[in-house]
Amino acid sequence: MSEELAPRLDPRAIEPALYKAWEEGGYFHVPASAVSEDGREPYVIVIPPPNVTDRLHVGHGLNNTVQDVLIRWRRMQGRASLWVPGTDHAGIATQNVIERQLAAEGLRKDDLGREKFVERVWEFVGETGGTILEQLKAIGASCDWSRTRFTLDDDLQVAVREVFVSLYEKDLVYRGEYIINWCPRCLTALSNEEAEGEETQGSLWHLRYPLSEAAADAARSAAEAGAEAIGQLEDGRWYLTVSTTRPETMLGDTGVAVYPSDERYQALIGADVVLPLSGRSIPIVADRHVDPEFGSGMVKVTPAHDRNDFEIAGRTGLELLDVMTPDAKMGEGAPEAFRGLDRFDARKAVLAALAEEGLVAGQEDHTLSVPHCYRCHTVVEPRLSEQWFVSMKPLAEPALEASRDGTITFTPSHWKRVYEHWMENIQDWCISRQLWWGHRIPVWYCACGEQIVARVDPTECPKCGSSDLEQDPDVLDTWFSSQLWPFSVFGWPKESEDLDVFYPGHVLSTAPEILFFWVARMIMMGYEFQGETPFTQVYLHGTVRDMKGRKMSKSLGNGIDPLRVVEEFGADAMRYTLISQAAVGTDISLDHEDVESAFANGRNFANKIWNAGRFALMSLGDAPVRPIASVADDMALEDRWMLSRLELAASEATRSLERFRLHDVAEGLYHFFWGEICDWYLELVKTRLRPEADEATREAARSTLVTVLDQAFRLLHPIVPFVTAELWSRLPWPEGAERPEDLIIAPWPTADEGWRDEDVERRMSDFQSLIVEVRRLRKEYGVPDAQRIGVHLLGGPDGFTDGIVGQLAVFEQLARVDRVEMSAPSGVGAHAVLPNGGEIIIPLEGVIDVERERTRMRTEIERLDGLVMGVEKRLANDKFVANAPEEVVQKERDKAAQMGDQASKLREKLAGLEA
RNA sequence: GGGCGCUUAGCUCAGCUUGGUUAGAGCACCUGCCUUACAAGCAGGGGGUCGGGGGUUCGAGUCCCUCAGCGCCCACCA
Repeated sequence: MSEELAPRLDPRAIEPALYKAWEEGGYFHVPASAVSEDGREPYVIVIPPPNVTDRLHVGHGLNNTVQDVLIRWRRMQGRASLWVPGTDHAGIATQNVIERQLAAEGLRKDDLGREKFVERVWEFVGETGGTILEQLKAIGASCDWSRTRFTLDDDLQVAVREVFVSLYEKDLVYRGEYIINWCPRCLTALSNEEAEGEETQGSLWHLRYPLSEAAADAARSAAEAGAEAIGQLEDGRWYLTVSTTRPETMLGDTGVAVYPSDERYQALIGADVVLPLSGRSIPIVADRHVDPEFGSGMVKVTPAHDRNDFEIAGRTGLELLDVMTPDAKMGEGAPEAFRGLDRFDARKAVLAALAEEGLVAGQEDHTLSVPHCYRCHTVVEPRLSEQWFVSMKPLAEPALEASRDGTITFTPSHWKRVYEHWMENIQDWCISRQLWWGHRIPVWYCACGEQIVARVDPTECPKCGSSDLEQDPDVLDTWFSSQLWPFSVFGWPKESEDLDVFYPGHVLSTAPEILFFWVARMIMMGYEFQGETPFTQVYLHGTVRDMKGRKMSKSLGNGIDPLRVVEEFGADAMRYTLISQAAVGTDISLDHEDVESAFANGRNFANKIWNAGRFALMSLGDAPVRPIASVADDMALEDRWMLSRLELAASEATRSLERFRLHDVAEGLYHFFWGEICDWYLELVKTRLRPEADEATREAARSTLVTVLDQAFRLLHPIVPFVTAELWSRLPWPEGAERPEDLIIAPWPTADEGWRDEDVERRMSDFQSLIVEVRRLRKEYGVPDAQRIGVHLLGGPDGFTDGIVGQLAVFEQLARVDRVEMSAPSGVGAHAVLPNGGEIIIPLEGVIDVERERTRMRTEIERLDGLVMGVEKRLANDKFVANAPEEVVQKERDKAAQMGDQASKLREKLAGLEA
C-alpha cells in the first residue's frame, strides 16, 4: 500500500491486468488430476455454446455472469470448479450469414458449389469464430480456455456419427416420407421446435365444391334432411361447402372427408366431387379426424400440404398430390394457369377464379397461429418430403423419470411441469436439413439400392462391391450435435479421465427459450449414451427486456452492447447490475435509451467499494496488524457488532447462492457493505484509526477492519471480481495468518467463527437509533450542520446510558453533539423517545417553536396510541392468545408495553410543555 | 382449446414456499450539506386501501374461490 489510489474507480485501469493475471496464474484450468489425485470434489458447468457468428449481447452477459458467479463461488469453496467453454456451428444461422455475404457480392451458394461454400464458411468461422469467447473474457468469465471446443471439431464429429449410427442400429433413427415443416427461403426442413407459431389475423374462406352428376340424388336428400352445407348452384349443380385458411392448397385436394357416423352425409360417402379449377374428380371419404361440430362438418383433404390431411390419406388411401415447388410457388401438380405463382399470389388468384364461378360462399376473420422459420421468419410451409427422424418416445422415458423423481431440479420450479408436459407429448424429431453447413449425415447410397449407415466413410458397397457410393447430401439439425455437448466436450466416445471425472456436471444455466431445443435433448442423450443425467440442476434465468417489455434484439434496435458497458462502467458494474436484477423467475428490464442510468447502480456500488477500500488502506497504513484473536479484549461495541454482522451476511449469502437466489445475494451484500460497513462501521472507527488514538483501541479497530474487509471482499468477489481482487491484494495482513495466494482462490467465508452476538446487535441497534433520532431532530428544527448542540439523555433500559458513555466520542462526532448529559434540561427542548424507552431532549432555547413541538408530539402520541390500541385489541382476543405461538404473543406484549411507555413519556412531556 | 405466470411506492421489482413487529430495496423525487474515502457522495424526509370482489382464520400482501387486465408456453379444429 505505497501508491496512491485514484479517488474514482477506473475499471479500465485494473480489469484487463487482473484478468490476465488470473489466466496466467492458471486458476481457470482444472485438470482431471485435480479431482482424481487431490480428491477435490468437482463442480462442473458446461457453457451453452453461443453461435460462432455471435457477438456478445446482453443476454449472453447475463447468462455468463450467472455461470461465472456460481463457478467462482464454488472455486472459493475449494471445489474443482470447471467451466468448459466453446461455440456452436449453428447450421442455418451461420449458413444464412454467409449466404447474405454472397448475396452482397451478387452470388448465390450454387455459384460456388458445395465444397467451395463450406470452405468459405470455415474461413469465415476461422476469422470471426470465437470472437464471442474473447468477449466473454471482458466480463470476467473464468472459463477453462484450454478446453475450448467447437461443435464441428473433428472429435465432436466422431461423437455425432457414433450417436447417429448407434441410434440407427437401435431403430431409433429412421428415414421416411412425411409432412415436415419446410422453410421456402432456407430451402430446408425444420423441426417442430424450429417452426415458431405466431398469432396472425387471417381469414377463413368457405368454398363450394360441385358434386358429380351421379351424386345429385344423394345431395338432394341430404339437403332436404337439413344439411346446410349442401346446396344447389344457379346452373343446377349440387355443391358442398368446405372451409380453409389457405385456399391455394385446394389445388392439391385429393378428397373431401366427413365424420364416419355423421348422419347428414352418410349417403354422400363414396360419391365424387368435381374439384373446381382443376376439374379432377375426388372422392368423399369418412375419417374420424373430422370434427362434425366444426364448420360444415366437411373437410377438404390436401394430403401433400397438411399434416392431418396426410394422416387421413394414410388411413383412407387418398392420393398424395404435391402442387408446390420447394420455394413455395405453384408447381407441376397445379393446373397450368397457376404454375409459377408464389403461394400468396396463388391464394388471391384461386379466390378470384373461384369467385368468378360463384364458388366462394363467404369469408370471415379468423385468428390463427401461423408457423414461421425461427431463423429467417419466413412463413413455414407444410411439405411432403423424405427426411431422417429420431424416434423420441423411448428416449424421453428416462428423461421424464429424472424430472419426476427429482434427480433433476428446475429453478424456477414451475419449469418442471412445462418440461414434463413436453416430454409426455413428445413428437418424433426431424433431423435432416437441406443445408451445406453442418454435420453431414453418415449415410451412403449405392446404385444397387443399398443404404449404408456407417461410423467410418465406406469405400465400397457391402452388397454389390461397387465403389460408386453417394453420401446423403443433407446435414443434421444443429441441435443434434449440441445435445451431445455435455459429454462430447470431454472426448466421448473415446474413454478418458476427463469424462470419468467431470461427467455428469452440475448446473445448466440458460434462457427458457431453449428448454426443448437443447436442455431436454441433452438430458435424453445423457441417459441414452452415459446412462445418467448430464447435470442435476437446471437454472432458467429471465429474459433481458427494454422498458417497454420488449425482448432486446438486433432487429428491434433496442439492444445494449455489453462491451460498451464494460468499456464505460466496467465489468463489475455490468455484473452487479444484471445479477441484482436477476430475481428467480423474473425478466430483467433495462433502459437501452439511457444506458448510464441503467447501470448506475452497479457502477456506483463498484465505486463505493473502491472508495471504502481506498480509505481503509490509507487509514490502516503499513504498520503490522495484530491477529484478530489477540485484540478481542480491546474491542469496542462496533467491532463486535461488525463481526457479528459479517457472520450473518456470510451465512445468508451462502444460503442464497445454494438456492440460486442471486438477486438476494447481490442485494444482501450490497446492503451489508454499503449500509453497514461504510455507513456505520467506517464512520465509527474513523477516529480510532488515527495515529494519535489510543494504541489498544486503534489496534483492535485495525484488526477488525482488516478482517471484515478481507471477508467482505471474498463474499463480493463472485459478483464483482475485479474491484474486490484489486483491493484485497493490497490489504495488510494480520501477523502470523496465512495469506491465500489470490482472492480468486481464497476460502469462502464459512460463518462459523462464533462471532454472532445478539446482545451486541441489540445494543448497537439502540445506539444507532439514538444517533438517527438526534440527526432527525436537528434537521427538523433546522439546526445548521456546522452547529454543535447539547443533548440530554434519560431513561432507557439498564445499562443503556452506561453504554452510551462508552461511545460518547463517536456519538458526539456522528450526531454533531458537543455535550451529553444524563439529566433533564431546565428549559424547553426538542423531545424524542427511542424504541428502547430512552429519551432524548435537545435544549434549543429560542430555536424551538413550542407550538410546533406540541403539535408534533400530539401527532406522535396519536400514532402510538393507534398502534397500541391495535395490539391491545389483539391481546384482548382470547382466541389469539390461545392460538398464536407463544413468542408471537410475547412479542405483542413487549410491543404494547414499549409503545405504551413511549406514549406516556411523551404525554408527560407534553403536559410539561403545556404547563 | 389446454397449461403456466404476472398485477405491491412515480418506474423496475423483492416479500407469498412455512399467515403473526409499524410491508422493503434500487432508481426517481423533496430538504440540507463540497463534514480531508467517496457529490458516482453524506444526512434527513415524502410517497403504497399490496389489481377488484368474496371466503377461510383470532389474524391475510401471504392460503382458497371469483372477476378483470397483461404476458408466456404448448396444441392438427379445417
